[in-house]
Amino acid sequence: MRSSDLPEVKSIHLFETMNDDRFESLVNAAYLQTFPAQVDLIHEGDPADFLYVVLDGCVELYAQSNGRETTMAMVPPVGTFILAAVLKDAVYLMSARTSQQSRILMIPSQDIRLAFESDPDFAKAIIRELANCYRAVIKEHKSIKLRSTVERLANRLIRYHTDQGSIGSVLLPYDKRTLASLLGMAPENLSRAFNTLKPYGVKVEGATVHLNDLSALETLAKPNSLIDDRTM
Amino acid sequence: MRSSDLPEVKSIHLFETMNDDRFESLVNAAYLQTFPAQVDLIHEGDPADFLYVVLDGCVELYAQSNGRETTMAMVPPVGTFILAAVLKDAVYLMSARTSQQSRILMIPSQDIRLAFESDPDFAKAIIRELANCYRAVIKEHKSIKLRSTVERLANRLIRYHTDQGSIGSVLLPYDKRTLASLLGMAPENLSRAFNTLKPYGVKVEGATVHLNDLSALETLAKPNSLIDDRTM
DNA sequence: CCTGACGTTTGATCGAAATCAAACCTCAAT
DNA sequence: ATTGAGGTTTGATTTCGATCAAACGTCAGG
Repeated sequence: MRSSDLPEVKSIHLFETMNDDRFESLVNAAYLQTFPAQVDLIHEGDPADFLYVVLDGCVELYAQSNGRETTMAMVPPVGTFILAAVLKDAVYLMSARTSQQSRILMIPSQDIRLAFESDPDFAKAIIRELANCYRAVIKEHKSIKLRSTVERLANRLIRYHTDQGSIGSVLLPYDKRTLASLLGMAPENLSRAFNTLKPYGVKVEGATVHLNDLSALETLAKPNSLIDDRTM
Repeated sequence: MRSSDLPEVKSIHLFETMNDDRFESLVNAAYLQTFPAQVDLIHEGDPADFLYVVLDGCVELYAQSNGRETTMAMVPPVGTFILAAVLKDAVYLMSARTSQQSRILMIPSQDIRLAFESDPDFAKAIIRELANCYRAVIKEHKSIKLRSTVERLANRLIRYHTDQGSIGSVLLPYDKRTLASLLGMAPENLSRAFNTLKPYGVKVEGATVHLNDLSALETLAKPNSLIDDRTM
């Protein structure tokens, strides 16, 4: 990998407290590769051979059962995925595909396990990361069990709005089909949910969504920090 | 706490690799208490002051938003809950109440954090435990996004059947209202889901459910180890 | 500029699950 | 035995979201 990428990877929470030498040997054993969009990286049920780090692009985690499919999460740069399977030396519970052209770092899972066995600081970082991942899924699960489709969309828009600097409009980070699946609804219903939000100042223009009456939208969405706030 | 309880607590995956002295000082600082049924132990949003260990009885984890409420998980003996909040020194994302009379060990979260900072073996055990919790929630999330209510019930019955020794019948571990909430449906619909399963050999007798045609039930349920198998 | 593919939207309909309401058990307390 | 409370079931109805089908937009490639 390019040495210019090193600081970027090192800046991930997971690695930043790691001893420099150890970090370098970990990364030296890793593979860096650029994939086109819509390439399957891993498939659920396969043994966890690598920990993945998204350096550029975006990766979709999804799951299948019974002929149905659903998007579980989107991983933007710089994020890791499938950490739990790697640590447990178990099979993946989710599949992953690139949603755009993506630069991906693949670290052999054996190296990860060796590193956390021998480096207490790395173990602590893993604990922090895992606890965050756990709480993120809990929040997703609460969202789907406690909210209607329209409420889930409204809160998601508010989240993106905050993420993107509260400028009164939002650029949807992925296509609507994927967003629908992530929110647990059919694409047709996402479209209808947007219509339902029209009276609350939500105006869709392609991938741009204008939020012209945030307080009305919040009244409907009833955002809840214990579901929507990803910093806690 | 009674010294007779020590081995029981020590047998939890989380503690079994821990140095004995350290374990004893951890437990000495803890509180052991017996609560009647339906007592609220913690409430979502509160700071995580304790890690909880269920020694006897059973605890329901639940969440609320917007006037709605849902059961997130049931914690039987000997299990812990709210580990992630404790590690992060964050607020609880879920509330907890006893579902029967329960004996609960409460370990101050500061002691837990000190222990994992200074004991690499304990840190490793925490990683294992957290990874398991994470994967358990992922499975729940897959279940609710990929399956209908009837399928969720069918698979849950098969799981309990296996847990209880595959004797042709199942004793529901909690009341049907709670089971319904755990499975993400209204109590009325749980009752109807049982009726739907009647042609597949499912016969309800109070809290006992007879599974008279397991292969038919499995044909309908289409169990998937990546959702239903809790050992992986 | 045209074409066709693909994502999105709209309309119509269907089906699953929620809700409302009432009846019905079960069982503990009197 | 009787009462009453809480859990469960059944029935009727409504609502939400899924599905099916077709139209529409957008945009890259010819």
